[in-house]
Amino acid sequence: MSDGEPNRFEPIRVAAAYEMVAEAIEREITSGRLKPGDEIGTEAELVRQFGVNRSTVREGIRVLEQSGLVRREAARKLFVCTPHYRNLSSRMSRALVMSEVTFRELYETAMVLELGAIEGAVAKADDGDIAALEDNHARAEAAVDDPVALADLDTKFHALIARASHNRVLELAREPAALLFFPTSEMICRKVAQGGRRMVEAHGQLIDSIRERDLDRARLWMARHVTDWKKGFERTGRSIDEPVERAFDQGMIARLFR
Amino acid sequence: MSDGEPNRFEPIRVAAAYEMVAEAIEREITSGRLKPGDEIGTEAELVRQFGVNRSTVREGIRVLEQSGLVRREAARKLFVCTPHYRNLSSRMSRALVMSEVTFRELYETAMVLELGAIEGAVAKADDGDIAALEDNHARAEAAVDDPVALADLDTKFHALIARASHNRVLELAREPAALLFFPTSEMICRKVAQGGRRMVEAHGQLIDSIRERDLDRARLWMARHVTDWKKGFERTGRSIDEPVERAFDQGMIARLFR
DNA sequence: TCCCGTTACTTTGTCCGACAAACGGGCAAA
DNA sequence: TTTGCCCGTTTGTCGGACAAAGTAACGGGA
Repeated sequence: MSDGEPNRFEPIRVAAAYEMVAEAIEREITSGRLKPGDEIGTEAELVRQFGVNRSTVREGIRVLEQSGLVRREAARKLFVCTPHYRNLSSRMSRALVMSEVTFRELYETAMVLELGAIEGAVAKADDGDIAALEDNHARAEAAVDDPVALADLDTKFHALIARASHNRVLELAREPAALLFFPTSEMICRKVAQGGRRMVEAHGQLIDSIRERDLDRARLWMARHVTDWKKGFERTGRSIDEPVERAFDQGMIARLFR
Repeated sequence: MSDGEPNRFEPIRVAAAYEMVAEAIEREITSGRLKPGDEIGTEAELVRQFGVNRSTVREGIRVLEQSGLVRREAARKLFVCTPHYRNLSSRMSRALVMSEVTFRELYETAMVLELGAIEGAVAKADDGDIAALEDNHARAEAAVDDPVALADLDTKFHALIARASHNRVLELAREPAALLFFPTSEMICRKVAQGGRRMVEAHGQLIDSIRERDLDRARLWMARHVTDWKKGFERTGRSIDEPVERAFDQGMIARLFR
């Protein structure tokens, strides 16, 4: 069954009409001729311009809507919008789960990205960022014995750190992993005594480090914080080399979807 | 117009039928009841099961197809598949461009991620990974005066480094930024004499470091390599704080789409 | 003149029925 | 074994239709 001969020809790919509709509109957007906020016509308008059936236009629109380039506000006109990460991130997370990545992969990546984020935060955090972090920290101190609330606050804490780096690329890069990584804190806080206390302590140290622009201290505490996660995880009896399985994700992803 | 009173009710969200179709199938997949490779019925079959019109089913399918959960092979039956990153990554890149992120953001993030990747590669690269890197390096040496080919090889080199880390989460995290970052090497090689030579030299040093499992040397050269990009970029006369604009991306993204 | 409710029009979401093109598979001829 | 043909299935596209929900215009009352 092995084909000894190399393929001489590419498979011919005929584009469906609805794909061409989507691509045509997409080109207008990525080229800048249509800018976020601009209106695209109504479906009837597009039917007229493209000369295809409304069903065809609608399928094309679904594609664009799905990639976040186009939105429909309250059953009204279509307009261009800048796709925001969060939709894309959760899809990325799902792709990771389905690829059966392991907790170790998550852990290693989180270490790299969270260190990067804290570094940026130390360099660039402004008063507003610090205030938001302090607010989060205060709530976490109040919820130190509530694993569910604490895991949620931890997730948000790290998102705030990333936000404080004022680097949207970094913010985006860490999100798919973060979506899977931090929610597991709940499980850890539940099983490990003092887990919550250590977490809150680390958060406090990190905020102080940012306030004092002390990069070394910040890196130290972030590394410690992420390592704590790993130790805690191992103490729950699960192997760090097992895949993040669907069952786990099912609840998580569902919760993440609002 | 400020609403002093807190919202008593959530806005009621009526889900369209095609959305419910998509969500129903999606739930089956994320819950694991439908696994990659499994077949979903034909459109007619779904029409029967959901009791909606075929147009509605088709719109729902477009949504799933777009998120990469479902594929249609050569005008035949629908089946579940694990969404692979590359489609998602390019959409992420587009989101970044449209958010008008700056080259500085790209640079800082690339520094973090590429250092993470080389660290993983030093720890985990196997003979196959090293062979692939050497092959890439050999070609780069041959193309040292061809900016287009060199930029392409540089992009691939870093993807191979990430691959060698055997960490799919990290591989995914770096891709959206990498898609925008490395192609600019072309511009740099074109403008900066010796730019290509330094790049190829760095690649060689990195491969050696991996082979000898010398983490410090690897980090040193990667940092130098990425810093070189920044210096080269500044020497082209553009500001690193200007946004990655559409015009630039237009050609790039187009080239990335196959 | 300004406010507000009613009315008429527009647009979307869904449905129905239809047809050409492409595919898969079976079968016969070369 | 290869080639050509037939036939049922499935997708892509089409035209037309209608209810619901939005928008805009209109007209009456203060």
